[in-house]
Amino acid sequence: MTFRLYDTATREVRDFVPLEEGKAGVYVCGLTVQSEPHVGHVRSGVDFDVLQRWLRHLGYDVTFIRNVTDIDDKILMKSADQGLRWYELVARMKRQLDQAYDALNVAPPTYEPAATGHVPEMIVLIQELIAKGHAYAAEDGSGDVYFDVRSWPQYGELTHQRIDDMEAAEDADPRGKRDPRDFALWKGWKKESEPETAAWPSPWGPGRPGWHIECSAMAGKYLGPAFDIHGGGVDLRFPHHENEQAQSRAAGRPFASYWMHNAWITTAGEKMSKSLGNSLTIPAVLQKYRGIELRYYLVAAHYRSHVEFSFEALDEAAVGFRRIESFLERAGTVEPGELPEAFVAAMNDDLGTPAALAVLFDVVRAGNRADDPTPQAAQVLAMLDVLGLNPADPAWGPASSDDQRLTDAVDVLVRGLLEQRTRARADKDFATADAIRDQIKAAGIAITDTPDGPTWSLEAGTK
RNA sequence: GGUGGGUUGGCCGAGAGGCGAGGCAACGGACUGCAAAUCCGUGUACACGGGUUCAAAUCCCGUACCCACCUCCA
Repeated sequence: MTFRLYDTATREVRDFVPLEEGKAGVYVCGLTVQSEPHVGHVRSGVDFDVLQRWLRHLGYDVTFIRNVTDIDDKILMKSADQGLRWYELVARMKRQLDQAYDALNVAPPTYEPAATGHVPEMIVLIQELIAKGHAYAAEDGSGDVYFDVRSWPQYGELTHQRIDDMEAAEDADPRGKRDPRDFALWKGWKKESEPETAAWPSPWGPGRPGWHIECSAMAGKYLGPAFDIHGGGVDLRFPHHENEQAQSRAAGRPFASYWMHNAWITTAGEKMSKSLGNSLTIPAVLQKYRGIELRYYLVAAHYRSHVEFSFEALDEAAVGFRRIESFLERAGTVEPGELPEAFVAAMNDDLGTPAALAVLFDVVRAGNRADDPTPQAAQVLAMLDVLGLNPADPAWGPASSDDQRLTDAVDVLVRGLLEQRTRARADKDFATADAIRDQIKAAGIAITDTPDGPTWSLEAGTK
């Protein structure tokens, strides 16, 4: 059984055949650190984290590179608006992004290169392109360097578009461009409006990188001229990925063998970056939901499916995940075991997480039915590990000492009440027993009577 | 104008020609003092109109609506 995945470039599910046996090189476009991360942003992080985990499970030696764009127009604009130095905004938002990834158990990439750290590599690549006749320095003295799309007949191959069918951006300043669709490899420093710290020396004068060149340069540096998988959000297909591929191939680098794109999360039918967004930033959502619940919600949809975000759906997901957790609690301490075949088949089929979860729930049911749930629990843990959803994973963070003391304190109080309730039940004073249970429930704690006596746990959904 | 994607039961969400994925909710039953949890059972879903086929949610043609991208975007 081989791993198959959907390749956006060929528009079909294909067997994954790595360039080098046993190894997988993956490059994913990370974020531009210019605002607080929201649910949509982390979907990409979670989806490609599942890819990374699955490749590792399959035994590949994975090199996973996820970049950070830390200089661009938007960063300069927003930092100016907020009265911050641009790199100050970048540092703040990067910290938030890291916290969001940690909260969702997104494993760190092998390396996380930043654009500003790779200007020399970009300059080399641009020089190669100029030498080969695929790029030119603008003749208007702006210091810009453009990629010449007309010089590259395959331009448009990734997204199956012809140059003549493309609309030239209305807002694109035609300045020194030969064709309006030519895109910037290097942007000359605009003395009047841009800080000096946002300019780097180059053969074409001080300036900063164009958006696309960083990914080509960094992918080349860490993964080589040819590598296996390139990923990112669907919106990046064009122009970003098209341009990355064009400039890399025009420079003689074969670039990615497979292209993977995750779909959107929308709210009220709109992409998140367009809508309100405030209530959907990761810190805001984590006020009400645990990271593991949000991750479960994201993993429950296929990565290529559009998700319409709602708190109602997130509530449901949290309740569903609770079913898995309560099964594990009942099963006690168990070591992860083998993955069921059906689960492996689902994951091998283009990371079919929904089908994989269906298998997981089937095993949970079997375990609930069994006298000894240990074998099922072992399988469930193995599946959860692959999906990054094992509640016992230390990555979810050990309870802080304050949390632990609080839990211990609640335990003492609830146990006291449960003893009273047990006594009342023994006396057949059910009115008192039920009143105690209601009181505990009102505090958001669920009571479960078991043959070994009552136990308590937090109710699902809200923290 | 060009290029993609979508519309599935009360809700979420898979599937891609033939046994009704799975979850949530609901209802009935078992268990329980009653609940909860758990288990068993209950559904004649695939936007609309045509067509192909022994058989269509799935393929073809057409229609409607929605979304994304076309140089800021996960």
